[in-house]
Amino acid sequence: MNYPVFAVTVDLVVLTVRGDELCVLLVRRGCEPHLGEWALPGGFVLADEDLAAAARRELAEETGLAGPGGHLEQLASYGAPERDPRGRVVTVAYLALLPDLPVPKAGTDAAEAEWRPVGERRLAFDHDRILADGVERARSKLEYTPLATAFCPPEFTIAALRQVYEAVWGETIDPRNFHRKATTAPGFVSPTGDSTGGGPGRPAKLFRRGSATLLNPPILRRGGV
Amino acid sequence: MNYPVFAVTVDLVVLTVRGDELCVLLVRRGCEPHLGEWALPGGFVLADEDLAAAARRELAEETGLAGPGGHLEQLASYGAPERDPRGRVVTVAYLALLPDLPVPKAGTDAAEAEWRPVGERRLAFDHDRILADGVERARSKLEYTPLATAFCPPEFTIAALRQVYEAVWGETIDPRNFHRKATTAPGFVSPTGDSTGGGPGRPAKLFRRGSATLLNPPILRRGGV
DNA sequence: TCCTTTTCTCGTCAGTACGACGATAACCGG
DNA sequence: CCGGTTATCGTCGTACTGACGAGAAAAGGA
Repeated sequence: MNYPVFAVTVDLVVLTVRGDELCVLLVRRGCEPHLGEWALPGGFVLADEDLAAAARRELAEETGLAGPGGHLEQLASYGAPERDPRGRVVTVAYLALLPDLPVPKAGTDAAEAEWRPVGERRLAFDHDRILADGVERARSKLEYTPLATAFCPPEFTIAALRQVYEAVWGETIDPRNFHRKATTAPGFVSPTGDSTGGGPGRPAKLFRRGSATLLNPPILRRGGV
Repeated sequence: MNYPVFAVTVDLVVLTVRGDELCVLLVRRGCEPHLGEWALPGGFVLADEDLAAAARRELAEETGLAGPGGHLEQLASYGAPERDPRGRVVTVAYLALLPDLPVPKAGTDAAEAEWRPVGERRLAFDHDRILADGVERARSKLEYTPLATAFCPPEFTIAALRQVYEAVWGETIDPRNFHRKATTAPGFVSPTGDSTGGGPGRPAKLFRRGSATLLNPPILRRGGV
């Protein structure tokens, strides 16, 4: 049987929340094509490597391991004939959600790697589209899953969790209603017993992620879309 | 730059509702590997073809066109190194939802093509997993989108729409509550003015799909998962 | 010490949506 | 005309929601 040959890559949409902004990990390309332009991190799938394994490997290379609290899932595949001038390249995009790490180390092959607010830069290839799809997936998943905790360190306050929602959705949320919903949704968060201190205001109780995989009732954003 | 070469295929999870059962379009393989076994329809992506175009082409070849009311979306990609004995093959799975068509014509290269209730047969390759992912996607999408209308002909009754939900979810729904929710959700369905007749019981009003792309409020199944 | 500011946490209240189910409407075949 | 069947409308108690008031617990300054 005769069939066309392809190269297969994985590209990563790595998201985190820094302060009140949703940020994505970008690299400046160190080789052709699109040399010097900003793009999503990624690379070719090796000869004997599973797709998910390739994604985990690239994530480790770019960020120095997806520490505890991270999340990685397949996003979608993109294979338009003209998307890469080198030939037929199909890319399988993965979505990673991470807590705010110190700062990404410069990857092996990428000249620079930086957190950038989503939408700030135009990207090479079709990476703008891939990024948009990843952001939309993240926004949607926050409604129906406890995945917002993937953006938080192992112990966090309800206010920190709320700031994740506000950054990802780009809208403000009433702290009192959010506190009620987050603490009453079964399995979303569980209290550690400890509290924060040091800053102004009443100390906040600390929580860990719960055991639920689905949020019931969900936490819905205003617009619906 | 040196990189491994892959073959890329598209596989289709084509679902429909026949009577009270959710059915999937299966083909009996006419060539090696897995000759004679049942599998999802699919084929290689051509040299100058987009992924979505390949999926539409395969769908047209197997079913004779996705008529009005159909829906096609990318599902996920599967690329385990050992999933195809012929070598590295990455498949991009697509999910299609169609109204109950007469009967699929035997495809060009597939020996037979048949509607089979979901879960009735074991499939070749990793197609059991792909089918399970597609069914779960369909079940989930029925909650938050008006996609159930994709299983219906252009004009349908509320009862027919309810039978779609019951078949896909495998649970019974109260006809009175469903009628209220389906007719009050903005943009889900719009009345044509006509009615059915002929059978026993009170004639049912006919509806067309509405313009909404998202269902608000959603129509939730019991279990949540 | 006392007061103000800040932030977290708990309550209240009306509006909305839900599931369970009763009641009525409109057709069929006898 | 009458029972069987299916579609459609209405009712009721419960649960969840958003808007917002109020108290609790810290830091910091006078």
